[in-house]
Amino acid sequence: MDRQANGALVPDVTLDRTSPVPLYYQVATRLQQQIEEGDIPVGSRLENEVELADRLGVSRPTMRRAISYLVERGMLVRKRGVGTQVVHPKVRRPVELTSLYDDLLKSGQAPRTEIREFEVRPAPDQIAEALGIPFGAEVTWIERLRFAGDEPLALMHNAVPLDVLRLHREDLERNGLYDLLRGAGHVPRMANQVVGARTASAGEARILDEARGAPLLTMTRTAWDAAGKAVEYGSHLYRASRYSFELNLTS
Amino acid sequence: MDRQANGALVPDVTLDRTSPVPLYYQVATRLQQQIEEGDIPVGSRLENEVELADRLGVSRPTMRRAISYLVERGMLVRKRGVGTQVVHPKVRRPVELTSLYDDLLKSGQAPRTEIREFEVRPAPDQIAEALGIPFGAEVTWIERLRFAGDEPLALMHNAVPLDVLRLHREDLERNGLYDLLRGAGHVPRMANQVVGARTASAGEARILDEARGAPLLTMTRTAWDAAGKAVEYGSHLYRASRYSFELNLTS
DNA sequence: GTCAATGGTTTGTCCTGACATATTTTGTCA
DNA sequence: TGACAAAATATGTCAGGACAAACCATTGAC
Repeated sequence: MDRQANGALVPDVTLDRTSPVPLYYQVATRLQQQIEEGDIPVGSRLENEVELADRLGVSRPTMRRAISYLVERGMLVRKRGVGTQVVHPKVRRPVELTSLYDDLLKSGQAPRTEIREFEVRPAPDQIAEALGIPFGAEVTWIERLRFAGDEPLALMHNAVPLDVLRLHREDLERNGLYDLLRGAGHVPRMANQVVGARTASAGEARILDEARGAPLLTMTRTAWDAAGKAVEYGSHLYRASRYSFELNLTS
Repeated sequence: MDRQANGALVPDVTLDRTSPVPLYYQVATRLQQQIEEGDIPVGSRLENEVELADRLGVSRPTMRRAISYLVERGMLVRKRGVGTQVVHPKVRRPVELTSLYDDLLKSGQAPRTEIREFEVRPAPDQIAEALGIPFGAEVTWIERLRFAGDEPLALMHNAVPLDVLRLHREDLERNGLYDLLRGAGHVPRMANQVVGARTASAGEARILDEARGAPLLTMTRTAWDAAGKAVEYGSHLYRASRYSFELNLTS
């Protein structure tokens, strides 16, 4: 906008054509940086595609692909006949598939996990159905208690089919379940979650250090990998006083 | 796969080049139909892009765009050097931005809404901040009680900035809030939600026909339109015994 | 018999060029 | 001055070609 038309002020051409990183992605990353650093102010219109492509020395399809990438991520809005605008940076990330372990790591709290149960056994019918495996097929069944600092936060039950991953107790003590799944090549890509609430039973209350009847958040989830294979079933209980789900949605 | 190599069995070439509907979209829709009707079985590999493009009489970029569209929707998976596969139809839809009203309509229950409060007033500071409007700016403030059949289901509080939509009580009695927003051209596109749980106070319990101390699901949300303008703030209470959130996530 | 090289298949990236369409601005005429 | 028409500007769509990179299976050597 307020730049010279001759393009003299463009020293930051950091595109590397020998790099294995796709050009369109390099362009998109560069644009994203400029937006996040306020170089391109929120609400302002970008230069048009053709000029941008010219200035960066890429073709228009490549430029369009970079812009499309940011449009999909909710960072830019395009209007035909008008131009491309930077939207409010408040909502950026779409819903991500993460685990509680990841969430805690991100927020800087040290997660600790106590494994209370660990066995291979036939899956209960309800879980077998959720996983889409034959009734009676064997799964690794886990009960874990997760702490944030010294306080218990969640009581988690998981079932992992044996042909997906042969779990070991010591791995689970060091890593989150999702890390292990990813490491085994079964990257969770889709999941169906149901979030509800109920009150704690006496046993649950004791384990979670809550009063009996305290409100708990419940979450049951089935996760699939890219090929559509079910990789995990989970049924978790969270202390409502210490935890809530945050979701960023895009339509 | 089991089709003749000469391509004799392709009577359904229904592409219309004079139509204003983009070619790639026509191709994608056609593919989607064939997948949903089982014409192209789940798990099977598609023909390669070049052949498909040839057979349909479109260029490879157009074919790729059609396939990409379905990949983004989670219907297909591409692997370089391997091919394109139809994924399990169980998880298809990404997270959608809906309201409780829509949810109830879909599940076939008749929703009814009782408006308990309706006024224009300055936004409380916390809500003004969530909406990104100046402190003290006026909003339409609503308290509604939603029923499924005869039973109360949720107690909902909403705030809508005046410059987004001038609400009328009678509109709200007939339509969901999101329909009204969409009708006014402020299509909600992004939202940030926090889902938690707590126990009902005496007053809330009375309104929702629950016992005091019953578990409630809480949800607070801010929604923005495509331009990044905040269009709605909501703080809702659901009876945990009657309602839960279902989410489909994709990474 | 096992492991490494090789070649074919398929998707991924990038280019040039052209035309279509929506929107806003400008210009002209009544 | 007002309304309508034309032009300028921007994104949207589509074609055709070229090369790169990943994957798989087969072949070959040890």
